[in-house]
Order: sequence, then C-alpha cells, then structure tokens
Amino acid sequence: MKTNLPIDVVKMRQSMDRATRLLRVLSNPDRLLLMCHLTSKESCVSDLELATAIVQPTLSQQLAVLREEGLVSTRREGKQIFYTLASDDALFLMQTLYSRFCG
Amino acid sequence: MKTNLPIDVVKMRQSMDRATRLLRVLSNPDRLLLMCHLTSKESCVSDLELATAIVQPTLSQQLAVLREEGLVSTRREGKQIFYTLASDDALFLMQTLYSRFCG
DNA sequence: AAAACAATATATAAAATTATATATTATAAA
DNA sequence: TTTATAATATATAATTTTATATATTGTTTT
Repeated sequence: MKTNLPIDVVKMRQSMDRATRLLRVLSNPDRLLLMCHLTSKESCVSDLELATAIVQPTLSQQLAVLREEGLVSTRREGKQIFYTLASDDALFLMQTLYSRFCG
Repeated sequence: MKTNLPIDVVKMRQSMDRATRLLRVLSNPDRLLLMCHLTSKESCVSDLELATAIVQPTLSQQLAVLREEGLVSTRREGKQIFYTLASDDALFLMQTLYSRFCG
C-alpha cells in the first residue's frame, strides 16, 4: 500500500524512532546509573551490584534490557562477565547528560 | 534504618532522577514529535493535531503529560489554547537530539 | 439563549514495565 | 565429583503507560 507521505516525514519518523528507543532505554534510573558506571570503566556484574546497590534480579533484568538494545556488550572471564559500553549514540547522550546534570 | 551507601551514590541518584524524568517524558514518539513542532513555533492544539496526525484524545493526554512535567506552558486566545516550550532542560536536550539524529 | 466549535476530561481495556521471590545454569575450586 | 560461586532465568504481582471510546467544559457566534 502506498503511503503518500513526503520523504521528510518518513525520515522524521525514522529519526524519531531511533531517538525514542535510546531515550526509553536510558529513562530508567537503574539503567542510567548502570550506564554511568560503564562510561568510566568496564565492570563485571558484582562490581556493578556493589557500586549501584541495585538488587540482583533487577540488575540482571536491566542488564538484559541494555544488552537487547545493543547499548552494552559482554565478555566472559572465568566466572565473571564483564560489561562495556557498545553504542556511540548512547555514549554521546550520556556525555551530554553528564555535562548538563552532573557538572 | 541506616543505608551505609557512600554519599556519591546518593547524589548520583538525585541527578539520575532529574535526568530520567526528562528522558522519560521525551521517550514517547507522540510526545517527542509534539516537542519537535513546538521547538520551531508556538502552536494551538488543532495545529498540532494536523501537523502530527495524532488522534485527539491521545493528543490531549500527551499534552497533559507535557504540562504536568513542566515542559510546556499554555495561553488561551479565544477558543484556542496555544502551547510553547517552557523547559530549558528540554530545549537543550531537543537541540542535542536534533543535531545527532536529524542532522 | 441556542448552536457550533475548540479543547479538555473521564473511563476503561490493553499493553508494557518494574519489583520481587525463587530457581537454574555455568564455571571453578575443594 | 561435590561444593561454592557468579551470573542468568523464570514467574508473577504491582504499577504505569498507552489506546480508544465517550462525555463534558468553556467560548464564540447567531
């Protein structure tokens, strides 16, 4: 089916979707806090648990969201799994937010 | 009950809450689209309805969210109510997002 | 005052998110 | 190989958000 929408509107929708997906992921305090810690250094789950005081099942749940949305990547080292930032868009937005809200 | 959390974590939580409130409001495609229109010009509800193709009850509902969160302010002119951007944090973030996702 | 219009409000169902308790998997050490 | 540890997974209740139909308020025009 033909939409008849001008290309600008289609492009705008695409930009909108890309932006709102990122905003949505970062709009949870637990997830944003986790991302903050990950901007300064790679961390394993127990590090993140200690640093953020997020209870374990929630931590796992929210790390899963970050993985599914491609904001972090993981590597295993023995028993531990290390998390790192994996999204340029996310890093950019984190830095922007930091300068505005934490400067 | 004592928390024993380092002060950094508490302060960080506060910044986190301020940032996530803003992110949450903008993380809905309808609301972000409305805010986009409002960055370029003040508009009444019927203008916004035409420009965004958002159905009326949803429009009202989401404009109410924007009002409640202080992102917009309104003035009445006869039958129409005009909306304008009212949050520096929001404007800042919109501009940041625009340059990243719509440039 | 009655009609028409712009906007908001209510009500509720559907969907998504979050909190929280419990269970399972995978690795390493004893 | 049994035990302990790090992490993930599942299950479900509570909460929040979104969609959608319908009703109401306030303003202007006649």
